[in-house]
Amino acid sequence: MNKPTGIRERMLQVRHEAIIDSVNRLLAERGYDMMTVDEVAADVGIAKASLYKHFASKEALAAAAMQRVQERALVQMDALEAEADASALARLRGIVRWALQTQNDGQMPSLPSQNSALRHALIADKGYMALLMQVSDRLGEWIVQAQRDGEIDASLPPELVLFTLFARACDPVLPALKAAGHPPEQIIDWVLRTCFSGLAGSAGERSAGRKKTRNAKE
Amino acid sequence: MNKPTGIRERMLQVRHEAIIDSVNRLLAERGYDMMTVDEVAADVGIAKASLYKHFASKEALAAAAMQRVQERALVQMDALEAEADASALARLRGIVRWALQTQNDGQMPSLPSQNSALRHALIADKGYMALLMQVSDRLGEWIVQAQRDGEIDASLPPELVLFTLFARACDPVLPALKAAGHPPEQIIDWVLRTCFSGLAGSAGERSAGRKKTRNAKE
DNA sequence: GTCTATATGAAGATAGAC
DNA sequence: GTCTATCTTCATATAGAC
Repeated sequence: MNKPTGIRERMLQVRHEAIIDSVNRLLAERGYDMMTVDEVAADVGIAKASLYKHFASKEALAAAAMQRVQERALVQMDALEAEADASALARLRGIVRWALQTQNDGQMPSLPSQNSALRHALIADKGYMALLMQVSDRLGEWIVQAQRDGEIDASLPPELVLFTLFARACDPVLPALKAAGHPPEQIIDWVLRTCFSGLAGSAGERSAGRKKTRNAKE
Repeated sequence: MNKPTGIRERMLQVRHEAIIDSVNRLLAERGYDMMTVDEVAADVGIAKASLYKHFASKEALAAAAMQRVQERALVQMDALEAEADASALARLRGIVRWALQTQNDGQMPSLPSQNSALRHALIADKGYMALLMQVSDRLGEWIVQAQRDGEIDASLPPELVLFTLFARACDPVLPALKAAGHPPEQIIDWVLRTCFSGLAGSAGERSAGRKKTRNAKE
C-alpha cells in the first residue's frame, strides 16, 4: 500500500493525510450533511479547487475518512488480540472503549443512518465495503467466541450483537452526558456497563425477558 | 388549546394536521437535512407557498412535528400509568416499546444529534422545550422509582438512564436488522432485552464492571 | 389561503492562468 | 498542484395575482 517513493510523492502523501485528518474531524464535529467542502479547504489551508485535485467529490472525501477509521479499528483489534489473556468479551469491551474514546476526542464520525446522503456513496465504495467486511468478520468471530464462552448471551443472534456494538461506537449518550458536565472517563465506563450488563438492577435483571415481573422482588 | 369553532377553522385544523403528518413521516424517512420543503408540499398536495402560510419556516415545520411526537409520548405515558399493576420498570419498558413500534411504523423522527441544523431551532422553541421537559420529568420519576424498587441499577445516575432510553427510542439497530430480514416484533424484543439486561450472558454479567474477568468462567 | 413565478443564497464542482 | 474567479444546481423563502 505504501511504496517508499521519492520526496515529492512523500509530500503528497502527507498532504493527503492532512486532508483526511480535517475531514475526519469535521465529519465527527458537524456530520456529513452539515460539513461543507469550503470548510474542509479552509481547515486544511488550501483552495477548494486544490482539494478537488486530490479527491473527486465530497463523497470521495468522506469515504476516505471513513475508510481510515476502519483501518484504525483493525489496528486496534490487532493490539487487543495481542493481549494474551484477553477473553473474547474483554476484546469486545476493549474495541467499544476505544471507539468511545475516539468519539470523545472528536475523531469518530457517526455511522451514516438510513437517510444520510453518505450511505449510498459508501455502499458503492469497494474499498470501504471491503474494510467494513473485514472489521465485521473479525468482530463476528469474537462475538461467536464470547457466546461459546457464555460471556455473551448465546440466544442473541450475532448480527444483533454486532449492530449493537456499532451503535455504541457513536453513542449519543456520551456527548449528552458530557454536556451535562460528567467526566468523559466516567461516562465511558457507564456506557460500557449498560451496553453489556444493561440498565436493570438486581431485582429486574433475571425477569427482563418475561411479561410478568411482579415476583421480581424476592 | 382547541376552541370549538366554526367549520372554516375546523378545516384549517385538519389541514394543519395533514401537514404535520407528512412532515412527521418525511422526517422519519429522510431526516431533517435531506427532507425538502418541496417534498412536503408535494406530499400534502398543496403549493409550497401555501405551506409557508401555515408555517413560517422549515424549522417551524419540523418543530411542530417533533412537538406532536412528545405529545403522543405523554398520551402513551398516561395509558401506561393507568395500568394498575405496572411496575416502574414495566412502564419504562412500555414506553421504549411504544417508541420502537412507532419507529417501525416509519413515524419516529430520529432525535437531532449535536450537529443537526434542527437542534438549535428546537432548543430555541419554547413549546417544544416545555413538552420535552414534561416528558423528561415524568420519565425521571419512573426511573427513580424503578431504582428504589431495585429494578434499575441504583448506582447509575438517572440522567444516564434517561438519555439511554431516548437513544433506544430511535435505535439504528431496528432498521439495520429489518434490512437483514428479521421480523420487527422479534427485533423489538431483542432491543428491549439488551437495553435492560445487556448483551452479557450468564458468565459475564456479574463481572462486567471490573477489569479482570478471568474468574468469570466458573 | 391558494396558486404560479421568481428572488436569494448556499454549496458542489470546474475553468483556466501560473 | 495551486490559485482566483466562475458556473450550476437546488433548496429556502417571497411576490403578487386571484
